Amino acid sequence: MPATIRDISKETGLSLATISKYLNGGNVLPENRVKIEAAVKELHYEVNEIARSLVTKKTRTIGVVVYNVECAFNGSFLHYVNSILSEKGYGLLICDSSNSERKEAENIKFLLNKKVDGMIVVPVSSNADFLKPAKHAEVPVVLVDRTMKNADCDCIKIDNRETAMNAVTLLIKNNHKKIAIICSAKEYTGIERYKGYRDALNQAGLSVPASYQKKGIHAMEYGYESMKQLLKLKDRPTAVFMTNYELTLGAVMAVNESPSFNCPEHISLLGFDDMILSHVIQPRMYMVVQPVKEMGEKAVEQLLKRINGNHEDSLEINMKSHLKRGNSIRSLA
Amino acid sequence: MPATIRDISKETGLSLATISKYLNGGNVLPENRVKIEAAVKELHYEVNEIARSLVTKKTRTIGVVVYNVECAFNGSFLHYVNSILSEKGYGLLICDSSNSERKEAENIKFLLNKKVDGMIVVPVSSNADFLKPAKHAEVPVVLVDRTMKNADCDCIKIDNRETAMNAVTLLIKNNHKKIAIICSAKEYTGIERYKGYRDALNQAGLSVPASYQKKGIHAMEYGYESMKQLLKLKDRPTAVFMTNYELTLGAVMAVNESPSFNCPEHISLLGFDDMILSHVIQPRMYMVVQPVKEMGEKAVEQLLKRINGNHEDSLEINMKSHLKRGNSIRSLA
DNA sequence: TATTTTGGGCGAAACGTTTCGCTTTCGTAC
DNA sequence: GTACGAAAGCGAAACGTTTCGCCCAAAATA
Repeated sequence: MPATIRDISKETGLSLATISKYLNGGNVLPENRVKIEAAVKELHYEVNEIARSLVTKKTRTIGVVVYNVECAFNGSFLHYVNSILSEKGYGLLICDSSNSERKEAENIKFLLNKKVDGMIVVPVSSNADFLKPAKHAEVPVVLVDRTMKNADCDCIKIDNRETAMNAVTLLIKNNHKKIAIICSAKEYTGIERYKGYRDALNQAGLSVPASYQKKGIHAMEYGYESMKQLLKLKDRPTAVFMTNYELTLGAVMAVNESPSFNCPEHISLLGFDDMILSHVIQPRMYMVVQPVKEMGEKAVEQLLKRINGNHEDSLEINMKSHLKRGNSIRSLA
Repeated sequence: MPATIRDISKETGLSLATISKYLNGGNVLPENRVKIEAAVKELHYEVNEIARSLVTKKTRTIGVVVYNVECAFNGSFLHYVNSILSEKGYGLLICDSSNSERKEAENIKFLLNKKVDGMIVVPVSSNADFLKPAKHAEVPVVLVDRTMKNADCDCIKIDNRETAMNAVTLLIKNNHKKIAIICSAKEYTGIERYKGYRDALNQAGLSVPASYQKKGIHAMEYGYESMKQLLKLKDRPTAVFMTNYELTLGAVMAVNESPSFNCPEHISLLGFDDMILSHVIQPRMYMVVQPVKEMGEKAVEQLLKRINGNHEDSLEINMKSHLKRGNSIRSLA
């Protein structure tokens, strides 16, 4: 039903090759150019991207796989990636792995089937096997936020261990000695951030009692429960470090629900990721802030380089994060 | 480089037609079936969806256009739509209109170019002209959350006017007489919800002073500023109704920042849309809750019907919303 | 045994582009 | 006036499927 290049050819008397050349930016005689444009307008011609893709083997579509769209980090990240790519005329095929390695592997295959030109993956798996099909099909992949041992592809992230260490050091500088952590221990970032916490305490010669270490899953509920437990301890921590956005929310919620404990009078809090929520919750949180927008930009930049044929060695790019001041940390003595 | 159906044909000695038939669920002789499966496995054959789409004119891809991915309603909605569609083997091409009518119209064209099988649109525009290209290309569209006069397509939404009216009536029942509203007046839902507010007050014989009516844009900042202004009024309202999630957040933030006013002692609050935030903010908000998940399911169901050839008259489906109890409303005397 | 039915198989065309390599045209320089 | 080169045009093949209509053999029926 829609007009094809063949209709334009009939209308103008020019060959397919000439029309195609012009439509792709080639030169034609001025009179022919006028003819083509007129025909295009009259017939409402639009190039059929499917047919084009079949021969060029490019779809101008990027696949994005995130471990969980509901997590705020991903939502924000998607927003930036989308705005950059749509400006460049790329479409975005978005897949949610729902924290499942199986689903993640399926997503990769699905996107390959859809013939995406490249993929940006915020992964679940800690083993790079699921990326093999992409490797095999020579579709470039950029990992974001998390990486893994045998991953042979670019990765854009922050130095999680160092960042966490700096964060906890802030608590130590405020004379806190009893510092707890609530983290996810199921994936890369959680584990790295935990290491940073441990490093900071070790370096300061502080002890790390097991009851202060809440290692669980990446979920608000876990943050909530863990904080409840910490508050119940006889020897309560004076400060708690939460290593992602959802854990932070859950923990704050638990504190707010406990009338006998206030932040920062009774307990100091240090959170992670500065999404909109932090503007409405009381107290205003002290937070580790990741440069989400810049990470998105960098990921796109790197991916487009690869798509355009750059085959240099894989890069691991560490972005700078910073601490955002708030009033959730009390300075002791 | 990847194997094609032609390779399978060579390997098995069967014709293209036979292979294709089998791959699409047709019957072949048992021996041939074995041959084909063996060849598929050996050559790692995967059907090329692009080539298939070119001839079938189906891409098994759905376009989703939202007015702003950053708004919580959309994020949540996308999550549900994605999970249903991915289960059915559909891909999701997501576009953000950034609250711009121009961008929205571009998005529609972009998706048509990508030959999506159908679209789900949470629109910006209040005029249906931007949908014409889709109509013309006979690509089905389902609107969500908002509709418009001349829109000749299915729409899944709540009855915004009635919902708002019920909500405000709750305040009235609690003996509030000075009730303010903070709403967006730029788009369909905001306007409808405003009407519901007005209806409820009129019906109760209460006055609606201009200074109590904050009609602005859909943004947290506007909610924040408006609430600040309301609190400054000499004749302060005793209750405020906010008509969407972002406005609610902003308003709560403003109240929380004002040490001389507490909720619900000094001011009662009634919000809209129950996203994760409401769990962490104090006080626990009384909220109008939209059935986001059900709306997503219904939208997909309706769209798939249309894609599969149902051409009945357009439907406008109103889903049921409900009030979620909280402690942000004080009962006066 | 002769005739019909059934069902699997096949060849070829079609989907709407791009692209390769060849031909034509035209202007310029000698 | 001839030769040459650049620029533009063109025909045809290719991309990897699906599908239409026909053929044929085997099974079922008479």
